[in-house]
Amino acid sequence: MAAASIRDVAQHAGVSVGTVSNVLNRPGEVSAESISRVHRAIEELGYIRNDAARKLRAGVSTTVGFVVLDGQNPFFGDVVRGAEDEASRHGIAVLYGNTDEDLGRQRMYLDLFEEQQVRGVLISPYGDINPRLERLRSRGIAAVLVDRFSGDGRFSSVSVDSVVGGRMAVEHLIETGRRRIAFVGGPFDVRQVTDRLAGARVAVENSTESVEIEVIVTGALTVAEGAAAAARILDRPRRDWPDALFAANDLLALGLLQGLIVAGRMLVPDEIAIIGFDDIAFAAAAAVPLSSMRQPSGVIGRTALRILLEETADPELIPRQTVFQPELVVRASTAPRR
Amino acid sequence: MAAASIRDVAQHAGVSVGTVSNVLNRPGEVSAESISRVHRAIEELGYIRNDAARKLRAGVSTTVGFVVLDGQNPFFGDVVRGAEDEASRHGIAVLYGNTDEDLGRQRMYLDLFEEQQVRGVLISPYGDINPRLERLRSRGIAAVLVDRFSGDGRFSSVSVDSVVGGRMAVEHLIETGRRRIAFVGGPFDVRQVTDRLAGARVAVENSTESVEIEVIVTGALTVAEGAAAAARILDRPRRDWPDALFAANDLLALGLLQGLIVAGRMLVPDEIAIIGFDDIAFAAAAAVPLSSMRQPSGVIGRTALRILLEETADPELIPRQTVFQPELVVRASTAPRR
DNA sequence: AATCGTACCTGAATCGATTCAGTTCCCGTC
DNA sequence: GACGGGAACTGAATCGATTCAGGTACGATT
Repeated sequence: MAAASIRDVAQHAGVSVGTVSNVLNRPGEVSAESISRVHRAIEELGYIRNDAARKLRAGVSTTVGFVVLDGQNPFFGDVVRGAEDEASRHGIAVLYGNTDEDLGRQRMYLDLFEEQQVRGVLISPYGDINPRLERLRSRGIAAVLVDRFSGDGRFSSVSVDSVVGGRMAVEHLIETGRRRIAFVGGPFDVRQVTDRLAGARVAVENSTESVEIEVIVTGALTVAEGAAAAARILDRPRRDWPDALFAANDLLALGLLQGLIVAGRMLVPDEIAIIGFDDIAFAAAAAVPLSSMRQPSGVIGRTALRILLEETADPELIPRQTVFQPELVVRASTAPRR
Repeated sequence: MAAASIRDVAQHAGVSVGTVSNVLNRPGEVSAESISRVHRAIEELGYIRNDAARKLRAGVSTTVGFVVLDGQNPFFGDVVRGAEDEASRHGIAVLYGNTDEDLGRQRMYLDLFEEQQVRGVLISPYGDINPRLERLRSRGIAAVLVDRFSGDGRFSSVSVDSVVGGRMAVEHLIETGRRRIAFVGGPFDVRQVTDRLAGARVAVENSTESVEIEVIVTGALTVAEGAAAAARILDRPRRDWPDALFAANDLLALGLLQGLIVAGRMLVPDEIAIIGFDDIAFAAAAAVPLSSMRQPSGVIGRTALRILLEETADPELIPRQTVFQPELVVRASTAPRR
């Protein structure tokens, strides 16, 4: 049984194909009689519109692409869910692509999405992506940057102020009595990492206390790298330990936490405080509930998708930068020393 | 600048459109000369194939849909990543849809995917989905069930043996000296929940010890529901507490763990042991590292996608059921009482 | 009664890649 | 040199939904 086409529906309903199309796309211009006949025919034949033909002729698309930096990270999972949730409201599907910070994969997905003529692209970018996005734009495909501020304002973006977040995190550590702070994060070509570090430095410089800050570099923002970094810290003579760690994200922070259980003894928070970034769902359920900088992940996804749809509706819109403020969530991992 | 079409490429390269198409799709039938001319033209014009036209005429699609039961759960995140990873190898994109155990959304996504004429559908189904999948099949869209055994063998499936997993989990609890076991899970229209409970019961019945098992029902498989269930347990008089909990998944288990910290005192594992299911990445990093039944999540996704592609290549293939065995991962949360 | 306007409908042209029947050209064979 | 066969190429027909110029019917207006 071949799938029913619009011609079959027209015949079945006793109208022309043009009328069927009008029922589907501008019901205002069709008589009530025709509408109901067509709907009945659609029902009876189990007709489903062929999106390829529709896209080909009308150029409209019911798909948006989302290129994600790190699918392993629940933070991005939450962002995707937010976007997908909003998309489903508009009958739009989300094409999902994970780059794992790999330029080749990023390029591949953008090609794929261009081939698909998606309505638009959400992207948490890696490296310099502007030329590629400009090209997409010249083909009528809008793009919104997610979790990354668009420095030159050429594209809309939805992000969280990582510099402020970094500052707030370290201010909190200082307020709770910490003086030897280590920032744990890397690689430094991820913008969020450098921003959070910059914020941390601001907090240290602004402080009236005498506070030291060092940087412990990791190869990735993962639990495993966090645990490895913890091992490196414990290798030092005790007097060289920092008394607080600010991790560039919660995955690192959880890894650090895991690594700071020494011979059954939990060093957190009495010896060493830890604060993470993102406030993923598992931060609260950690060995020692983890203080973190909360990002409104679902809202970020929804907002990005909404802006994308607005821009595709009106390509003349001026790009706008939406910046959310992170929120400090204090839990046990940064309790003051007893 | 309108996007270049195959006609522009043909003109630019001085060949016919048919030849360009052949270069792209069956380069074996074209002379080396033509191939290089066409490739140069493609390069110079920045030509990208119009997938809509391609799909319309040839019926081939470079997209598969993945309908996920619970996007919040990192387990599914890992499965999606596995599938996406395999898909990217074949130049295929994954359309992602989250149902949150909602029949309406499930239907919406299947409609959307049918409209898109995806190459095939991966689905972790909710409720009775067979009729809908049969219809997709009659339209040439294959489907593979993920994380759910296809009882009647009408579709291929990739799953983990939840009954065996449930049995192994509870056998482990019994072996480590537990006798009053509670299964925590729900709702019961999720197949995995009933299977895991069934396995648990088998373990109890087979045991030579005198073991009791009770069922604590939750409304969802989430951290919050786990914490709530823990609160209900602690409300009972102490002598009525179970001495071990088998949670239907790790999210519940993490919630239970969180809830079983009473006035700073950790009841796990000395008073109450906990074992979860899925072995998500955060199980190991929990307050008390969580024992769990590991599912090979990435492999499940990859395998499902590979089977889907094989089936779309040869629709006559007989559906096959791939069942992985879960693996017991013992951590601190089920250590024997001291 | 003629004219106009409005509401509704029709059906052919169109989008761009693929496909396939048909053409051209060249080489080998008898 | 006539013929067959294969390699390479051409270009029109095709997929199905949308669009739009044109057509019909009917009531209102003069």
